[in-house]
Amino acid sequence: MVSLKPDLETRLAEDHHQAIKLWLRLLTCTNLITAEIRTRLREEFDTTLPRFDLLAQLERHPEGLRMGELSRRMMVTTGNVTGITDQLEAEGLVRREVDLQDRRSFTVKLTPQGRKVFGEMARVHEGWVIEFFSGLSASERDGLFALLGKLKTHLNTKEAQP
Amino acid sequence: MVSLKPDLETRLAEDHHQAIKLWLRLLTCTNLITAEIRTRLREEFDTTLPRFDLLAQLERHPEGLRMGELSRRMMVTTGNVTGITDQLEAEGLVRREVDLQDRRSFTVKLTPQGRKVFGEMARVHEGWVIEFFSGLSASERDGLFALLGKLKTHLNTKEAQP
DNA sequence: TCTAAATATTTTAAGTCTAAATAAAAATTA
DNA sequence: TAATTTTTATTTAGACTTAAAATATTTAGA
Repeated sequence: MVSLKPDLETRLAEDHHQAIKLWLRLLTCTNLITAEIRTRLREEFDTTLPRFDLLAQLERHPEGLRMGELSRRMMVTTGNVTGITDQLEAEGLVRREVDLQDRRSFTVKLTPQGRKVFGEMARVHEGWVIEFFSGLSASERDGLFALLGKLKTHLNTKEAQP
Repeated sequence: MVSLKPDLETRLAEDHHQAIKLWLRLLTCTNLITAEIRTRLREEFDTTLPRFDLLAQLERHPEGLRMGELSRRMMVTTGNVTGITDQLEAEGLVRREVDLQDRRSFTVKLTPQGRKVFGEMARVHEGWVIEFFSGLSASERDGLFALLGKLKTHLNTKEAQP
């Protein structure tokens, strides 16, 4: 006969398998969205996701950000930020300002042109994101937001105490 | 006085902003987990995430997979799969088998050594993933899994009809 | 059959990313 | 103060990634 309540060992194995399935599904959703954003940014604005991300960080911080802070917020290495900033500076969208307090540091800011160019991209980008999540109702989006918030907190507290 | 029910325009703007916040949180969670897995794979097994991913796909398909199928499942280009397969083949973990039906194709399979090496990594990796999601209760994980499933379905159906 | 179109993989060029090494400046400590 | 450590940014080497072009083979159509 088929048992309605699997024994503990089986149940555990299923939980384990379930965690992997959950992780793969999370990864798939993120990959599908980033791939689509990447393609559209290239086709419509001839730019890349890392460039867009850096501009987005600066838009949120008109006072400017240091390289290390950009690196933390973008979750990439500082070496990576150096390269992307070089490009955007060459394109005239951002500029490094010397920090009088600390001569090792720069403060990176949007140029007026950078603010203008990013503004248009951000408007369109927001429409894309709304479109991607439009398959969920508002309350489902709230639920997803809350669950991811709890997950994020757990991940960050774990990191603090390895 | 403060209105309890914002007008339609404000409400819409908030929804928009909320979609962006949801997307950034989804991206952050995925980035935190992949970064941690990447670090641990390097430290404990001296390997990389793409290599692990390719082996994982083959483990699930003992009959072997063609390059194009690996590419679709891993969500990367076929050119990319060529390079990773080259490495793993040089390390003796996978092998290309000629397809007698279609001489353009290869079937990629795990070697016995590849199966052995991956088995140990997969066991440890599963423990990591369980750890990452242990901040959520079983029912919360079920809820997250379901919401992501709905999101994934929406993303895939959209892709089909651009 | 012969040709054109489609398919499967590899190659190429350019860009992105990480980890580790380096250089310079600041902060700490002896 | 001088020496040491830490912080900040850059550089370097190597792996990964994509998009597009090239190659080889199969399939479909005239």
